[in-house]
Amino acid sequence: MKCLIVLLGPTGVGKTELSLALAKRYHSPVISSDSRQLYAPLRIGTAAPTPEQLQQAKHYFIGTLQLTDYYSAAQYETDAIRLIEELFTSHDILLLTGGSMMYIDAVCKGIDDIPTVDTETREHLMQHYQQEGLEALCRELKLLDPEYYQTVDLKNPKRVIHALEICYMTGKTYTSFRTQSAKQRPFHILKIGLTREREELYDRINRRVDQMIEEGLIEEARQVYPLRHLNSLNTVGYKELFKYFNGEWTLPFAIEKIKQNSRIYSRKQMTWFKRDPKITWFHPGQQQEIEAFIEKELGKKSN
RNA sequence: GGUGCCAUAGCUCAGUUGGUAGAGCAAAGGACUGAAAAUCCUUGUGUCACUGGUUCGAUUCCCGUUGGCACCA
Repeated sequence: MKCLIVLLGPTGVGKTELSLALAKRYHSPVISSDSRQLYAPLRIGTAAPTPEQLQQAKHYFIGTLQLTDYYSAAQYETDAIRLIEELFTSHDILLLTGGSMMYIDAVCKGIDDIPTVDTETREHLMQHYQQEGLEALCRELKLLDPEYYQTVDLKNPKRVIHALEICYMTGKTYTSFRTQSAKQRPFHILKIGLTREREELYDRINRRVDQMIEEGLIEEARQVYPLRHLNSLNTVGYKELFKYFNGEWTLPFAIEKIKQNSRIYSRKQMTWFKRDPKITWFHPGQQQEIEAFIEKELGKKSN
């Protein structure tokens, strides 16, 4: 039976290093599940694997996109599942690693089949939102999809806008596309979570940001500054430096903000992961325990 | 040394005509289905610097102490 090992955890916990060890042990490539390491120009600020690390194992979904490319969790689901099924023809065990919660869920549980919004509809709704405000959109949603109106976070513009986009484009309710059920995958999934004491994690995050600065993050950010309006650059480590470049913030303040936003992000990741009972948690130092656990589980599954 | 001002949440500060107090930021918790490192929601008890006095009652008024700032010597 085929098995996908999913190595997940908050930013800075130590996934990359352990993923290389596990990839070697199980003769698997590393399939990345990181929504920002996908972008080739964001190497330093996203703590993407170094060229040396990339040589130690075959990696997928690292640096494969340009900043202008449109991408989404649903697209990742399609790409990742296609790749995984292909790799399973020659492997029994595959390793997926990353911290983008939604991308991991896209592979493990799937995303409902909803049409991709075209640029015209998106621009139309954005204009609508800017001119008339969120409340007007909410009233409209109440008419077009009363069921979703009951459950959606009415204060979150992205959610309300997206539901309306689907209503406009398809003439059907957004609710009608939501099955709210997980897809069954034709392989086993073994979720391993990495975690650390919060103080230890925060300390690693802070030090890693200082290291990124030493490695040239400022120059990396400066090169992409002209494209700052792109969603791919609405990213911790870059958006703060952009405020330094345009004179809003001093450099030391921007660096503090990168640290702070990274810490907040790590907490958000933990909030998401905590509610998944299928994750078995380890400290990154427990490599032997992790391998023992994997082998025990693999044994169970082959019987 | 003298005079004046200040001392309230982790930080910056409001405020209480005397009835034990609240904003911003920080911090913490949560939501999450094609932008997800995104987007959004919730959460404020703190010897009101310390000692004594007046008062039914003091963080608030008064005396003193300590610390800070300013001005005068």
